[in-house]
Amino acid sequence: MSIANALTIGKLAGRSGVSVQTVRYYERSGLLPKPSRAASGYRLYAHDAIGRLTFIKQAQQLGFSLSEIQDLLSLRMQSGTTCADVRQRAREKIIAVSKKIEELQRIRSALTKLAAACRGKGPTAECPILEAMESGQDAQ
Amino acid sequence: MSIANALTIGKLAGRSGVSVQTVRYYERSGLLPKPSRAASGYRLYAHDAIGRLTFIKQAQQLGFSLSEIQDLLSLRMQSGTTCADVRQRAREKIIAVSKKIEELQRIRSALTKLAAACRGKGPTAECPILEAMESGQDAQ
DNA sequence: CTTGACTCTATACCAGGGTACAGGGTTTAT
DNA sequence: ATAAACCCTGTACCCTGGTATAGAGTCAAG
Repeated sequence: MSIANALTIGKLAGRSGVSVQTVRYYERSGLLPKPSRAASGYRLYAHDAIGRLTFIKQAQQLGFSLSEIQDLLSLRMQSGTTCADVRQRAREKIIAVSKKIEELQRIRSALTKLAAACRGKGPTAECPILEAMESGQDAQ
Repeated sequence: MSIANALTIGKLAGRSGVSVQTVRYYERSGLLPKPSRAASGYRLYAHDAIGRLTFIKQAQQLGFSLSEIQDLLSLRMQSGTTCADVRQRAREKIIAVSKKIEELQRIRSALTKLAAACRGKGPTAECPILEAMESGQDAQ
């Protein structure tokens, strides 16, 4: 109930690097829990909402859709879910995330090859990143 | 040339796992080079277009927009670009990709912690993945 | 030589993820 | 005590990344 250091939506938005409308949009979409309200009707956020917004933004840039992010955020015991359920879902996410990591590593490796090949006669006329990826199938 | 084993748009789409309309959409967007045409006007693709489409799909799932993908694919020497330019752009991409990898590794680590914490008393009522990611923050 | 599966262009539509008013109340600084 | 700077709800709009449909031509098998 410590409303003392609560954030208004504008401050939350400013500190998280998103717009006020986006915060409200996320609330509507169920990504952010409905915050408490001041007598005036103003939304009041606890400090940790910043972390949640930051996580959402990051996950988005990593190719997760908002509904996948919601799925990640809701990994917890709730009525009807057992601990084994949560563990199982977490494991599935781990596998999916690992796959992304591996694909990014292949892209990085291709870029590294490209940068290296550039000394000398320079990259080929065709598409060097695709060539680099085909020639060096890394661990997958 | 190798028009013998050229692919029609339908075969290309089928083997790449995208729809025919999507292939045409990518062409319109500049992601796929304009293919040669048969006398009938049918598009004829070389075999390597499959790799390009596959790359586009993968990169998308890793959070790259179509224009970023185009940027990646066009990393090559062209009229007016020097080898040093290409190297510089490649290095910037490597940094961006590395950042994504690190963020995914943090998420994976959080998921691993979550799965591990599940034995025993089970995950907390709040948001375990955020708690696992934030090593020290206030609680709501 | 026709029928079905394919292709073409062009246009319209759709969902996701926001962004921008409009019309109104609230808080705060002067 | 009033203006600037917030906040509220609601609705409309926008961009990206496609999908769907229409109307017409092409190819391959029987």
